[in-house]
Order: sequence, then structure tokens, then C-alpha cells
Amino acid sequence: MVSRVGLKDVAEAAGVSITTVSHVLNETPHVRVSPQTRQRVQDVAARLNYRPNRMARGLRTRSSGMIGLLTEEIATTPHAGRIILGAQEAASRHNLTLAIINSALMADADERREDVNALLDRHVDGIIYATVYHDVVSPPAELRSVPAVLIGARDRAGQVPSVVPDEQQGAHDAVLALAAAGHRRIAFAGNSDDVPATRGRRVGYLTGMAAAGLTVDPDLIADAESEPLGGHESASRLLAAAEPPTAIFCYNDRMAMGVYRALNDRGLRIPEDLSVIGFDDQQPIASGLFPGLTTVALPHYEMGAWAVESLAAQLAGTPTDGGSQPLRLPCPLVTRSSVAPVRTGPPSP
Amino acid sequence: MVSRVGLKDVAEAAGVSITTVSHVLNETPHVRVSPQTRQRVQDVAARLNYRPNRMARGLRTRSSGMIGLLTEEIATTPHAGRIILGAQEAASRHNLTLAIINSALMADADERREDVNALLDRHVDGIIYATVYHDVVSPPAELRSVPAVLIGARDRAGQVPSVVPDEQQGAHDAVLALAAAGHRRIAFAGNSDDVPATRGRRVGYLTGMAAAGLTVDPDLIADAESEPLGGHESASRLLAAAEPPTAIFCYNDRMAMGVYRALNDRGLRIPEDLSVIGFDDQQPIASGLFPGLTTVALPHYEMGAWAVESLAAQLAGTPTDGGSQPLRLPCPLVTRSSVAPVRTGPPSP
DNA sequence: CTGAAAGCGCTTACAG
DNA sequence: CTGAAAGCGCTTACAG
Repeated sequence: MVSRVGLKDVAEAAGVSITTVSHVLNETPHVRVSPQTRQRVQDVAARLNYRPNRMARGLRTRSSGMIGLLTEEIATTPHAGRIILGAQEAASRHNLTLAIINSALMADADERREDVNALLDRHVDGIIYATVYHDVVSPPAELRSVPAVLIGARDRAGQVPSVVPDEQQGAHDAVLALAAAGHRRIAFAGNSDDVPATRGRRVGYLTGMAAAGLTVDPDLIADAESEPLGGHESASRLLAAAEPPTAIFCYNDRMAMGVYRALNDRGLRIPEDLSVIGFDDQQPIASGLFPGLTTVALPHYEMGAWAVESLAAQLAGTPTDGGSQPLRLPCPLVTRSSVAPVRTGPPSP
Repeated sequence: MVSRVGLKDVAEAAGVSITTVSHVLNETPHVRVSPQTRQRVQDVAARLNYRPNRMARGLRTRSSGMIGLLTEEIATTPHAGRIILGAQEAASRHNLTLAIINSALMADADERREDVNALLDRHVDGIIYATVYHDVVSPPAELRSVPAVLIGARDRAGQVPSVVPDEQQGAHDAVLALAAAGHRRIAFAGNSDDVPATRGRRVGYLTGMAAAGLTVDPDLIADAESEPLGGHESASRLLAAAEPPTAIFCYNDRMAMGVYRALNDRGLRIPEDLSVIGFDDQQPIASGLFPGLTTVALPHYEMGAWAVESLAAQLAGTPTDGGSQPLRLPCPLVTRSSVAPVRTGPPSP
């Protein structure tokens, strides 16, 4: 019931062989076809609304035109959506189809292997293995039967190219933005989870302070759980310091949510009394808070797109440097309304 | 490089014809094979790790084992993720693969048609057309070339089965929960967007009040924009009423976020001074707010799963009642900490 | 410049 | 109970 017209129909209608039709429609290189024939075939194909059967082509060429996306926890992370979107749009541009499989975050090695095999059974031309919050990962060996690419983690074996967010640069820039607004006492509401984001953002905070010529006061670093409650706790500690901060850079937007609440509880206004910057650009927090939260965005869309582009390049035969080091994509600062110049002079009533 | 062993290899190794191998592996009905042969074939297939080439099979049987999921705005809605997850897990159970295409929310008819065609080119066995916030939708006619199903909207032509959340029941139950806690002055922080959720939740509020034997005070309904700022505004108006509410049911969690802020600004405690219920169970708001927000969850996972199950049933030949009326899936109340028994006696200091 | 033919890996009447 | 053979719709040497 779908596309009932095949190569044969086009060939008959155009009065040529299916070989010729195939050549002109595929623009086979090094094959000369007379302009008249070419034109006629194209016209007929268009008129008949010919659409190639990709399964037949795939069977012949051993390529399905499909990219498999294996993602950890599609639903529970707020980010997977944008990775999928970036990958999907890039796939469309390359006339590739995205097949998705969800792998449980805590799946064991065998389960992951099965997921990869399910994709391989589909004869996907390439696989994107997307993880969240990992330093290093050991994907099943089967992954390498086709071109593959890693999102959000580095391949332990250093064989699979990978892309990750540049957490450090994002944090660095956030601190610099605060410094540019005149802040000198910039606090870090951090956390100590065992994830790369923690380390990257902490280092970025430190290098940002250094780059701005500011000294880091240990009293201005308060680690807590990376949730709203943790942010509330961090802010409370920070505000109790002998010399409190004029700005707080938060490990993430969820902590910033708690920081807002803590300041609100104390009658402190953002950004008049204190500036705040978050990380993640997580909606609906970031734009739902009052005032809108200035924060650092993660390049999820871009990572998804890069993954497909990289795969497409590999498929086209472009050699890719085996991911000795992951590509780091920049995390841009998204300016809203939670940062203001540091207040000089006496505190307002 | 993938699965290099084919039917032929299994046949040779087992000393039978490929016909026989195909029959035993597919358990073709009405075909008798001697137990010994059957066993031998199965053993050999397992030993060789035979995996059928699905493109070859698809070419022959004209079925790809793929379900196409066309979704509006994968990334911008917080919900798409759970729809995808539900659909993906159901697909895995049926040994189907999910191919995803994103359609821009504002795409015109031609663009949508192309998206459907892209899926059809892939010879998907069925299509899930997932929309957000629509009453009625007119999918491209091509959709019906294969079994199809609609999520989140009703088909204008009444041909495509569909599934939607039971907004009304969700709101109804929320109000009843408040009434069960003794509240009689239950306000509705609503909105007037032109989406089905608005109407359903409003009606549910009304029927819930009626079912609880409560009269609706027009002063206790305050419409505003369905964002945090709108919630703040609604709450402010509600609290200024001659006889303020003891509980607020919010159109959605984002409005509840603003309601929290408004109460916090006035030194009112949740739930001691006022109970609040939201709608959507949107993270990270719902569990990130203090106290955790009691809210109504949308059955996104269930709708995704239902869509695939329904398609699988159609593919298996089970007749499905053409969606004259959409199936309404229940919206369960998620209890957290924002509801308390109404305070009797004089207000606390 | 054009076409006849083989073959990708399966399924499925059909025959024995 | 088992197998030879056709054919799904393409691509691609190969020949002319």
C-alpha cells in the first residue's frame, strides 16, 4: 500500500532498462547517460512519485541508512531530549534515520551488549552511545563493529571518538562575568558528587578566579547536595560567613533554586543585594525563577549533531582521529536577570 | 563485519536445506519438522550465533519491524521524553524498533507530509503521531497508508485511534483530595490558554467541588498566564479576597512555583497555612520545591506504551475501533508534602 | 551510452 | 517430513 512503484515501473514508462534508471537516479559516478535519457528518466520518476525501497537497497549495499542512538535514561534526564533533537536534525540532513534504544542507567554489561546487538541486527550504519555524567566508559566490544561515537564520556580504550561539554570553560566564563560586574567576593555553591561535572566546574571556578586576579577564600566554597535543598544549605552557610559573598556561582540550576529561596527567606533581593549564576540552563527553573536565572548552558543539541556529523564523515570514508581525547564543546553563558554590578557604598535599607 | 552467518551457513552446518532452517527458526505454523532435525538446527543456529538479516526478511515480507514516531518538538516539551521511553520499551517487548522524527510544532502541512513520507520510505509498519496540547488535529492523509495512532489529540476525521490524558479526572481528584483534608475554600489558579488542558482541568475543578458538596466562589478562581509569574499573580489576587482560600489548586506546576513564591513573600507557610496542589508533575519543580509539591501526573509513559501496543495489535490483525473517541488515560495524584488538613481554630501567630 | 544478468538473505507456495 | 526454486527491489560488475 505504500510506494507501489518500483524501478521497473519507471524503466518501462521511460522506455529504458532499470540499470539506466538506477544510474541516473543515483547519479552513479563515471557513468555517462545522454542528457535526453537522463531528463526523461527523471521526469518519469517524478511523475510516478517513485520512491526507492530502502530495504532492497540496503540488502544489496549492506547499508541501511540508519543510525542507532543508544541513550541512558531517555526520560529521567532533562537533557536527552536535546541530544536526540540535535542528532535527529543532523540525521535528516544526511538522509539518515535515527533508531532509538533506551538503555537503563544501571544496566549491566550483558544488557548493554544486547542493546548494541539489537541495533546491529538492524544493520545500523553507525552507533551513537550516549551516556550522562561519566568520566570514562567501557562500551561493549560489539560497538566497534560499525563506526561509533560516544557522547558524554571518554572511551576507556581510547578507540571510540567522543564529545563532552567543556564544563571547566563554562564555569570559568561564569566567574569572569561576575568579576566583570565588579564582584570580588564570589562564592561557589558546589558539590562533591563523583561526576566529571563536579570536577570541571570546580576547576573552572578556580581558574576563573585566578584569571580575574581574585583570591579564593575557602569560606566562600560551600559544598552540598546538588539539589534545591543543598543549594539552600550552601547559601545559608555562605551568608553566615564573617565576610559574606556578593555573588554566588552555583554548581547547577537546581542548587540555584535553593539559593534563591534562602535569599528570599532572608529578605535579600536578587540581583540588587546578591548576584547568582547557575549551570545547566535547566528548564523550567532557569527562566521560571524570579528574576530569570543567568546560567551556563550545556551543548546537548550540538553534541547530538556532532555525533551524527562525525558518523557521517566516517561513513563517507573521512578518517577520524580515534578519540584519544574527547572533543570539548563550549558551554555558553545565557544571560538573564540575576547578575548586577556589585553594590558600592553602604547597603540599602 | 556484522553478522556474517546466514541461513545458508546454518543449513550447511546442520546438513539441511535453508527452507527447513527458516521453518524451524520461525516456527512456521502447520509445518512439521522431526524433533531431531528441529533440535539440531536450533543448536547449530545458537552455536553459530545466527542473527537473521532483517532487511532481507523485510524485503520479502514487506514489513520492516519498525515503528515510526513522529513527535512535535522532542526537545521543548518536558514530556516527550517519557512518551518516547514508554513507546521504546513497548517496542522492545514486541521486537520492534522505534525510528524517530521530529516535526516542528509550527510546521506546515507540507512539511508534516514530508515527515510522514520519510517514515513511509523506511517502510515502517506503523506510525505514532504524537502532538502536544491539541484538541483536534488533521494529520496528512499519507498517515493512513499504514496502521497509525495519535497521541495527545483527536483525529478530526475520526479515523485514527487516539489517546489523551484525562485532565478532567485528574483535576477532579485533586480537588477531592483537598476536600478530604477538610478544605472548603478551595481556589483555582487557572488560565485561559486555548488548549484542551485548560478546559479539562477547569471542568474537573468544578465537578470536583460539586462532588465534594462545595459551592464555587467566583472570587476563588483567578486566571493568569500559565507560568510562574502568572501563578504569583493569581495567588496575590486570591489572597487579597475578602475571604481567602485555605487551599489552591493550580493549573500547572509552573504556576504552583509562582504560588509558592507569593506565599513565601507573605510569610505564609505551606502546608501549615495553605495547601497547594499542582498539575503535570513537572521536574525539577515538583520535587524541587520546598515542601515537595503534591501534584497530578500526566500519563506520558503510558500513552507511549499504549500507542505501540495498539499498533502491535493492529499489525497482528486485531481490529481496533477507529478512534471515534480518544481513549482517556488516568492522571494519578502524586502525593508529596504540600497538603495538610485545614487548620481549625484561630490562625497561628 | 545502454542493458542483461547475478546476487544481497530471506520467505513461501509447491512438489515430492 | 524435507527441499528446489522463485522472487522481494534494488546495485553493480560486465559486456556490447
